[in-house]
Amino acid sequence: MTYAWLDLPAAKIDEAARVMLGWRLTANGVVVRITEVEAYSGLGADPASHAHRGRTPRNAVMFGPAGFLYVYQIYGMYQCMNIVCGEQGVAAAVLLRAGEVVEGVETARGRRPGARNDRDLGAGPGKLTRALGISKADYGTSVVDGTGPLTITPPVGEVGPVEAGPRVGVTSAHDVAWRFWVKDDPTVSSYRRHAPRRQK
DNA sequence: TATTAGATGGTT
DNA sequence: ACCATCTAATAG
Repeated sequence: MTYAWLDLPAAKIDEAARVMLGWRLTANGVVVRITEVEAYSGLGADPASHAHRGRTPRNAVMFGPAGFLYVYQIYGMYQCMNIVCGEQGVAAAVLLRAGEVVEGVETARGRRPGARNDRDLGAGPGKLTRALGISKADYGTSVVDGTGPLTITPPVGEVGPVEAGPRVGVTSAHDVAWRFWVKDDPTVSSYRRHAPRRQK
């Protein structure tokens, strides 16, 4: 199998993210079609990257070869997942932000009891990670060689039009449109805190 | 539908 | 003291 995004250099991390839309993630009995992603370059020009300040125990996997999983905990209670991209030694990665559950809906519902409907099962990075049953225990596993719980496979059919915009939740680098999503897809996360909130 | 605050813990 | 977030509660 060829992975269009796997061999792209970190300098093209935005393209890697864009072409990852429509791919399918299989993990722990659930299959998800990716509908929203964000690129993080790690080239030093991206202050929003977790690797911007250099290598630490948390971000170490991002400095390795492409195709591995970077999982981190956020706000104390949620986890988000990235797929490492770019050449070895450069910490580029793509954050998986949302997807549509296409198989294993019952299993996903069981993991996401708070979901209001099936569109909401994976409509956000924390939600998606939870629906797939991925946790920090899966940090550093491969998504391309079948040895880990997460496997990624090419799109089925047409992906459809793609839109781009600023990344969500980052307080810097609002100038780059490195968030990509499938146009008009109902499973794209509705979270839109682009502008800083007013102070009390 | 839109907006807001609270939860909660690793990382720097 | 931050956060690549989510949910429940509130107001309209």
